[in-house]
Amino acid sequence: MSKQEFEKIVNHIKGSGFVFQGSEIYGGLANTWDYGPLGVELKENIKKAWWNKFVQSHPNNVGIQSAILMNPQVWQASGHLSTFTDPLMDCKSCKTRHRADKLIDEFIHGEVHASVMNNQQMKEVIIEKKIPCPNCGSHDFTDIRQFNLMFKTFQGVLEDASSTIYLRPETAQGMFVNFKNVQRSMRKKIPFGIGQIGKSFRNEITPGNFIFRTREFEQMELEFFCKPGEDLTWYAYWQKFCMDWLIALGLKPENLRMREHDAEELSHYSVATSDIEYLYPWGWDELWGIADRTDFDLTQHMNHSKQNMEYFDPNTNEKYIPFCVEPAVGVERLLLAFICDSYKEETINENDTRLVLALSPFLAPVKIAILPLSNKLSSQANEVYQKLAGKFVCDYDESGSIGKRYRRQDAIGTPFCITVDFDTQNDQSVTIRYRDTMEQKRVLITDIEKEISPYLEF
RNA sequence: GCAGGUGUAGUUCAGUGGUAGAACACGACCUUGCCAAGGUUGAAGCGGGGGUUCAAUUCCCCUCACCUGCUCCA
Repeated sequence: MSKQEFEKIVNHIKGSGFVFQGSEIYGGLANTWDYGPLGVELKENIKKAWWNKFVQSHPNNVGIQSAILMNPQVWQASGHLSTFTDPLMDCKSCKTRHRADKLIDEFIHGEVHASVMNNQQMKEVIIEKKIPCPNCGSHDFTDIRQFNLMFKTFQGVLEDASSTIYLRPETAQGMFVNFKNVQRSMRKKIPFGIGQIGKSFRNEITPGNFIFRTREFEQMELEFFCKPGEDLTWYAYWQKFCMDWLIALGLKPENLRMREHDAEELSHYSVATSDIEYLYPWGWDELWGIADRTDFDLTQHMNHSKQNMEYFDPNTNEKYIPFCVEPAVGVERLLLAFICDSYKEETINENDTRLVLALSPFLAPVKIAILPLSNKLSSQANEVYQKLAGKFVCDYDESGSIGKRYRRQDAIGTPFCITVDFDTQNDQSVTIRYRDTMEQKRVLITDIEKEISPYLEF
């Protein structure tokens, strides 16, 4: 897909009520996006589909919703405080970026330790000892900036160090800290999983690619706990499970691939990670991360909290800390994949094209558009609308020619258009027009629900 | 955060140191009766702030946002 085509898609979804620039009337706020009437429906449908498949209908799994704000010790234990906070400075001469603490430790070898210094002290040492840029040898650094991937804020009225808390950078820790609560209260036996949908926040250096990478984003994460040694079996299970689900929801298999991480790309908590990648307009990029997090998180929390995180296996009388396999996907980038995958411009004839979002009917933000064939039929069409609006997300449109109204609905992915015509009064029937085939079918008003429901099942 | 680029109606583009134009889209009315018809008409814009100037959308500075890289990740 070309850059121009991607711009067309972005324009289309900005212009048609899916996504707006955040805080737009104030000139925007970098990289924030608001979801409009259609966008929020699509997003909710994606989340419903995930929850249905990964939590509701999966025999091993249950769901939770944990707080975004957590005790800071959680991030101490998880490693996010130490690995997500770096003192960074740039070399003004060659534009490379360096970690001040690494520079000092590598240059001075044990004489002093950067780990006990603050930024000011580190800067002084770098100047005093004339530590050069490892890349170009010059001595022209910017000030040290604490680069923290976690958003920091304060709880309570006092803004001091003791009230500092963080917005969670992943939802996963909510599952780990509640592992015992969930296991006990739901009497779950290993293997079982805990799923959660919720917002996470990362102060990314470089967000971008429209809604693909943002600092505020929504995750759908499953932490699946299993017996040590069985983790790689479940790892493979979830890889396939996720991939199958994407294809069932309509993503084209040729636009999806599985990529295993190399040893050096692995996160601090993982021994095996793979990405399901999607062929975005700018190239293959990560959609879904599936990680074997081992017993790292539960062990860390056990050590930091002094709470026992062991599981007693009643079948074998063994005690162990479960291993965890985590499939984690971002809602917004999944939404973007669905839109890119379903966007098409069809040629009807020489001078006529139609823009279609061929979304799975389950995902489509609007299910049914009610269109009176003539504006003399408004009241009858409104009756039909009232009957259906409580059951399905419906749109009502009587402006413009019937052909134009069909095209408007095609462009936002509405799978069914219902026209009320001059025979409706007599035969109590309407015409259903299908988005994908443009075929039409006459059905009784009382049969509409029966007719379209099979398409909306997931 | 750094480097480079871009900012004119909703969108795509014109244009000028002297009151801003088109097409498509949108609203209303008329017409029309199943796939972007037509007519009349209407609303709508120089990203924001400052400077130079009698006068700035145009020239200069700052800022904000977007795009492309570096980095990172769902």
